[in-house]
Amino acid sequence: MDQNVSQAQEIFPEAQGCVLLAGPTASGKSALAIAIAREFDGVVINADSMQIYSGLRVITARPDEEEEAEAPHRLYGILDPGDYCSAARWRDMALQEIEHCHVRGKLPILVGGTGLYFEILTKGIAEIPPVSEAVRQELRDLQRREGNDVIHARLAELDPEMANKLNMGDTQRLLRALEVVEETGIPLGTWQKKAPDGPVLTCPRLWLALTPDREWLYERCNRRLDQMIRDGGAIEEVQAVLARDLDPTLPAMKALGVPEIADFLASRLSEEEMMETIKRQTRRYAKRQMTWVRNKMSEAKRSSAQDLESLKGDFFPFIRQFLLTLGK
RNA sequence: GCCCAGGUAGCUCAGUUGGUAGAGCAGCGGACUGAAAAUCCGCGUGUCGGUGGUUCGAAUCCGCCCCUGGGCA
Repeated sequence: MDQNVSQAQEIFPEAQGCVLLAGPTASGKSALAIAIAREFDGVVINADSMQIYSGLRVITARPDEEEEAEAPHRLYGILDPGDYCSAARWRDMALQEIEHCHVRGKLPILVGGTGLYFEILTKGIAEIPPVSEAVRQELRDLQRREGNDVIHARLAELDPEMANKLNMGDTQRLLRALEVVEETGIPLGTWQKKAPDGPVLTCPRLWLALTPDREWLYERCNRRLDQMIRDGGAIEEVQAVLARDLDPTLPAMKALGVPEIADFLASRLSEEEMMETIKRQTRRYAKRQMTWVRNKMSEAKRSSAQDLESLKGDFFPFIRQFLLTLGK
């Protein structure tokens, strides 16, 4: 891969850049990304942890066929819901797509709402040996049977520092910390203190972030869900995936709306309860995303514009300028 | 018009025999190092409908007024 990068730089001696577009769900990222791709000869690359899975197009608000036809799209719906992605796995795929773009002289536009993905792509992460599926599964089963106390107690023996640092309720991080010490014999904290040594984005980048007014955004989220359920076919789509009886702890099974629709189909929730719950979860998710943008993407150019034309007006000049500095 | 029952946080409501108020939900802030749409942490001052009174002290007792339900005419 590194070889390809240097090869690309030889063919195109001028610097190659990329656009990173972040923002909360339902803020209009996808439409803006397409507009950028059309104007600047770009390729839209998915940076969303859920839109990467196939079979859940509606509920994950993935661009539809019509939108995908307007510009090249990559990494959308490419993994089976029975599979699972990870930040590093996504990074590897994204870097490859970026490289492809550069070789062909296209502008890569990474768009999505998963802050961690952007973080690892741009800042890197310490390489940690992969944890075997057996260990992962065993610990996940243990957690389900015995709860966090047991996981925490076990972690306290092998990695007291991490055990002390993590909250008792933080299932996901407790499991991660434990699986790493068990697999490698080295505490997670030790790995993390190493300088990032994995592949990382090296080209010049332009950060763009959507920071819409919250009330407006919440209203949009609500309406979008109504639409997904009423005439988007979201229920049927989720039902089809549920029929495969996949492990409910898989990432795709935890996409916003999936657990709630499952509960509705099993008559554990009324339709109204389902709708209200999904809407609330979506609002909270959007809020977390805004926190991430606010506190971790300080270098991003921002816009709180509420329509595509205004967003273009706000961002296109920056993109032009950016491309100019790259010598294009 | 009369009789009840209510008017306390954005919403639903608690508030013991008077000591200037507290839960759930919503919401807000934050964290985030390989399943992140995940996972977790933190945050409750509001003219107690208004006004006058009793009292050292009123969300709490009394008077009047306003509003909302329900009932009777």
